[in-house]
Amino acid sequence: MKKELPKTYDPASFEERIYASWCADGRFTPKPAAPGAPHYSIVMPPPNITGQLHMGHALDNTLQDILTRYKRMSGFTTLWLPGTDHASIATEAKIVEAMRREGITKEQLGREKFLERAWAWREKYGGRIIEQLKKLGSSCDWTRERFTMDEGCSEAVREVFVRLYKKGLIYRGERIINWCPHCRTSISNAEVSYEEQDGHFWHIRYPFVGGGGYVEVATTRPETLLGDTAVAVNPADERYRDKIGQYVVLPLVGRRIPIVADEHAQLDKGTGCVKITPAHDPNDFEVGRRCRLPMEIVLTPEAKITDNYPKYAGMDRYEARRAIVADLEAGGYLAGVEDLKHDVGACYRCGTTIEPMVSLQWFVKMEPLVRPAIDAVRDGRIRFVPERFSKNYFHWMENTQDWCISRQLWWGHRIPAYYCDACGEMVVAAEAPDKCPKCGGTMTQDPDTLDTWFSSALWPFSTMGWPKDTEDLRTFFPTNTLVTGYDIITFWVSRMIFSALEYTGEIPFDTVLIHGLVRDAQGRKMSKSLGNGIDPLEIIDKYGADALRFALATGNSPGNDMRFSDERIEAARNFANKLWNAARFVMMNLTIESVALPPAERLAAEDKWILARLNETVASVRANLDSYEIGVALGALYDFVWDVYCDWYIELSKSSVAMKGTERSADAQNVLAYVLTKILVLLHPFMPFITEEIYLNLPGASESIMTEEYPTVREDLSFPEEEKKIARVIDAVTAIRGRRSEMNVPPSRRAKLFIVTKYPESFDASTHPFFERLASASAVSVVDGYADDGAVRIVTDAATMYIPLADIVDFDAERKRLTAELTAAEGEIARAESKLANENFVSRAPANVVEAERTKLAKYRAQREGILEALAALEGK
RNA sequence: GGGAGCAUAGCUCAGCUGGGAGAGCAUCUGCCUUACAAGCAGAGGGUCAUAGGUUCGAGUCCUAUUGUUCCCACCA
Repeated sequence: MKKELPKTYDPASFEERIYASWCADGRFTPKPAAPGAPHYSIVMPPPNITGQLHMGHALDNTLQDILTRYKRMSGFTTLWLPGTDHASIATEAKIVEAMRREGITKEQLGREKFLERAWAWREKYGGRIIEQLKKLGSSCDWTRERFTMDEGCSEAVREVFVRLYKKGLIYRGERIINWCPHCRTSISNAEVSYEEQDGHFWHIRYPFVGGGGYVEVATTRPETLLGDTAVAVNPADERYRDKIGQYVVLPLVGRRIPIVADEHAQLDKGTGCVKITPAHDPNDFEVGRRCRLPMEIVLTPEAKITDNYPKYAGMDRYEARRAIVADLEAGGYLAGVEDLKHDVGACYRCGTTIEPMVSLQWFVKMEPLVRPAIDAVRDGRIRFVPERFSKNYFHWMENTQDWCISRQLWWGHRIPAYYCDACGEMVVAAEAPDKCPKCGGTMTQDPDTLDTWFSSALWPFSTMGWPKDTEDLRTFFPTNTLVTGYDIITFWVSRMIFSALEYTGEIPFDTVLIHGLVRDAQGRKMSKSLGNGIDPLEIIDKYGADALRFALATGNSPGNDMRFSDERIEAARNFANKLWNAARFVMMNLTIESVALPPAERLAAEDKWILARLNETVASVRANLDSYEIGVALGALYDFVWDVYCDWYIELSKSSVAMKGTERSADAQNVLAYVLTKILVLLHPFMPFITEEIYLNLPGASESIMTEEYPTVREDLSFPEEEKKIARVIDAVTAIRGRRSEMNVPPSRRAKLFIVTKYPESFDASTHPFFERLASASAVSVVDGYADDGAVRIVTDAATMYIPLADIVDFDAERKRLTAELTAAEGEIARAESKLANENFVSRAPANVVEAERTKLAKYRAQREGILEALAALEGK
């Protein structure tokens, strides 16, 4: 039955095979839930179909897989639902770019043909990222994989649009929107990112009609002057009170425009006069409405000057800016130019500076949706981890404006609004009407599509079949945990929350686990332009998926960014290797056919010790996973595996294991294998492949580690006495090693060991092999006292030990060392004494803290006695 | 302009409800001790950014300051 693992850990040799077997056995598909059985669900933030797996996905999905596997092994009916996002603007931009290289434009191709290309693109690349996620070990239920533009999700989108429209929460209107001249579409406020740019502040004179001076205004965008339809002053501004209602002449254009009074103009800013361009500035738009000003559109969708201004027509906005500034200067209108740093909005997809423009678009009215969504977080039904991100959320929700949802793009969900070609009647309906209900004319669908995030907002329930009442919705919705980065809270998390509350009446998830960014080794954001991105697939090829997952999960706390470096991934790989070799050791010594824990009375002290330590680890791992401290949970496992199991238990067990054929040997083997199995199961959510591979080679394994139950604390395996005993032994061994190392005694030089102790039962004969094997002792005796002058004396809390190494003892060095130890001990005694002398401490600190301090004092006093004796023994040497 | 995070060993970071500072890497020393040199055993190294405060007790809580990163905001 004895199986052996290959000598070296080689993840490439088994990861793919194991993943295929999990899929073949349907292990990621939840079994139908037993009535009343607990369930757990996560929907995957859908990666874009244009995407390639990057470190952000790797982190996001590693965390989700850890939670999913943990819950699945803890007896929950568990669903992790995967899918992809059509990513309207990003995908369309890529296709347009590919076409540009072929010399074709969208318009030349036409909508139908373009969409054919887009679907072909999705066929070609949509599956790529899914395959990459599988390499990570993601235990998603692929039978439920969804796409934001598949039939079901599209139906949900139409349903929501029609419902909101009927409720008056979706409206169509002319507003100032952010226009991206490169993508040629409107974008929402959330899709604009502001960056500081060097610019200028131009001061321009607008002369009064009929002469008699001028008013001076200032602008960072002089080209918008063409669209000015007024100059505003504050109604309370004494300087201009008599000018209100008068007219000025718009330079270069010659148009007469009025001076109007509006609060928007501030008394203490500049001259107090503001040029008003209602068609190209959000504030001016509002002023225009209040003062009933006409709107003059100056720019085309390409951000070129319109034909209304022949002198500048066709010029790009920046070209026009230069020309206009030059003309203003030539005409004597320019009063001055200042340099200025200011924030300029840019399209978050392509980086092009956006242009505010008035436009007829569709909007979601946010105000009624926001309140319940804020309440859900405020009253704790939805919790952010870490909690501080709820502040971001509140702030954004409380200040959000209506959401512009129409896009002048072709790839996406087409807006379900239809206009009569004859009478212009509009119908909003999930199904296309065949004729106009008013005049019977033919209807044409709105050419625009919806913001990608409109469909993403429905993802937690559209993927489960909503608006139909499905089994999945009943079982798995609301979902439990949403795992995502902080960069996407406003785009996505907030919209899912108000959407779910509005359409389903439920929260979409109860916990939002926020993680940070994965940065490069220097702490820079990974980006294409910097070329500093680390490809997770290359890491998997070189180190294995388990090592990548470990590197991403360990030492990472919620909401914080992390750096990814060679050292980090190597440390992870080394840990996998350590586990691999520990398993090799256990297996090559195994003579038992199956693993069963011996009855407690047959267990040796070290067995009980490791079982008790295992219990502590189980408790810590579970508690930390339950509170989403994934990095801490994994840290506890790392320490247990490396420092406790490998460094101590395996070493302690060797003398027992070596007694081949005895009951003691078999018992020790059983404990070794039992604890190893628990380690594998505990580690499985973090490192699924290596744990499965080792597990399957253990005697008595089931067909997959995924069928094992996640360990729970076993109250029957608590052994405080043995824990203390082995802790004393470990303490003693460590002290001996330290002293020998300090004295440069090689391990090959063995020496007798004499132990004087108050705890003889802790140093009984069963522990003597430990000293022989681990502390280079040739023989061990527990004695009442020891008087050999030439021995090295080693003091621990529980014992004073003597090693006769007379020939190599340097008495001066020994005296020095003892004196230093004495000083340290006396310092500790003084510290503890003064603390205990403080009445406030004794009376106000908790009793156990005071008691602990007393114990320490006693310990250090005993230590001082030992040191003084040793020094006395050195007298005259 | 508003808000948030971070500042702990040479480097990268843990340190969860306040009770004598930890890990990995790096450095130094000694080991091929038959699971592992991707390893083993040791060692050095920290005024926990600064200044106040609360407390018997502060890396941990409060206030201010400095540095740094990020988010939000329509400021002509």
